[in-house]
Amino acid sequence: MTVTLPAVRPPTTDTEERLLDHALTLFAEKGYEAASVREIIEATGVTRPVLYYYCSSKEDLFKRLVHWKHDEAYRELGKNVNATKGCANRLRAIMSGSFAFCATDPRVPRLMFQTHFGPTIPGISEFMAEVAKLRFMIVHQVMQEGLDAGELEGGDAASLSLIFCCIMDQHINVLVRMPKPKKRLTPELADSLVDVFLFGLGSGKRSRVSLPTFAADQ
Amino acid sequence: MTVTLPAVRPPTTDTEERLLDHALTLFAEKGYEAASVREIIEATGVTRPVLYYYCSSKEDLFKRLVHWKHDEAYRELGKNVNATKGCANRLRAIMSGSFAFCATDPRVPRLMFQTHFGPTIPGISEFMAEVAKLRFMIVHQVMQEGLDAGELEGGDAASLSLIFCCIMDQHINVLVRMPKPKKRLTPELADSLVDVFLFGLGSGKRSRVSLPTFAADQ
DNA sequence: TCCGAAACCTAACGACCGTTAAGTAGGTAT
DNA sequence: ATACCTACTTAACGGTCGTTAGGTTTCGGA
Repeated sequence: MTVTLPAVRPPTTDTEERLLDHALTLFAEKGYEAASVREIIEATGVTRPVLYYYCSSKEDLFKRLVHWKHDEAYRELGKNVNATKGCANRLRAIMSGSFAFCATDPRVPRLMFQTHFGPTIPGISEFMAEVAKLRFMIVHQVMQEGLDAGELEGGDAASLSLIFCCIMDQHINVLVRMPKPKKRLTPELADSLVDVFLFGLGSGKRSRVSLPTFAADQ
Repeated sequence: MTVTLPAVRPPTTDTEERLLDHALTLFAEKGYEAASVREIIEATGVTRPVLYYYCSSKEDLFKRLVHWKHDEAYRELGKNVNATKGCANRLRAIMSGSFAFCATDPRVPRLMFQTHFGPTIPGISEFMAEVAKLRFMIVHQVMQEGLDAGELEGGDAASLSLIFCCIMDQHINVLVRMPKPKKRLTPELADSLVDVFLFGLGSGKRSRVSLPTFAADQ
């Protein structure tokens, strides 16, 4: 599995990095629309044209920020997956790796998920969907390998990936909004959730699952 | 299982109902913040003070709208649950009932989920959390019955409910944003997803799942 | 026939938004 | 010395937002 991603110019000046960091804080707290340029530059302690000196617009500021933080997460995810063998172990690596990453700086998942799952924002939502697709494709590839190896059954790779991402992302999204997210996004929970994905929570005799085919269009 | 909910004054005038309906369309399309009062009254074909004649504010308009549509869904959900016996069947009733309701008017889940999962909006988010909790409690009660009856195992009712709602809500949230949601939110998919919840997607020998205890606070 | 409430209207209000024109201090290469 | 670039400043611009003051029409009941 190879991971390639266009590199984005990282912040050069100290001012620029502080600007991005405070933007992250405020975007994560109030969302893209509600966090105003004025608040961001005020928190940073600079004047408005400084922001426009480093970024061409509010949208550009946001995209650079997301790209920057996403690259970190994405590369780490690829590394974790490549370091393990077997579908179940790789799923565990994805889930617990994501949990760990999100626990270190909860602002990042707060920003990512609430922007992705929230109302459509022209220019931003398409960008978020593109970014999210990269992560989805990693899961998709692991699922396909699991199906090919006979470790998984019951549906196509797309359906399985969607279910897995529903459980993973929504747990992050919910738990990261609660107090002390670091105490909640534990490796133990991650592993248990993968177990649920694999084995379910019913106590009765196991019956065969058969998901309808996932139709990409129409 | 009893279902009680404070009744909300339904729209009286034809103008008021059209106002709420166009508000639903625009809120679902662009979100609470981005949908302006001007757009809503323009789509309805009235002037601005008419809106303030029926609602005390934009926030009041939104809450009345949500309360109105939620009551419909909530009552139908309770009815579906009461009409079935056994945990697995009740979960199927919840999932396929919710799918059916969302398929009839995709604007409703679009509005509900994107507002609930999106950025925090003062005055609105607390209200959405409260509304969502009502629905969660129905699932929670069914899970507790399933655990008590020995139909479920592997965790407490809260953890199980969260997993179930992650799968259900996020599937609705994702599929309802795609074209032709009515073709996607089928009873077949609903039943299959409950099967996944119960039995998992792994092909190997089943192992025992044990989720960490869900801590409500701290 | 008169009255008052319900259901609307026109026309503005002040606040905040993202953005930028125009100017300046300070270091550096020529 | 001077030309130049980077990193900033002050001070506005036009636009959209939610909201409302104040007036008009319509119409059923007394």
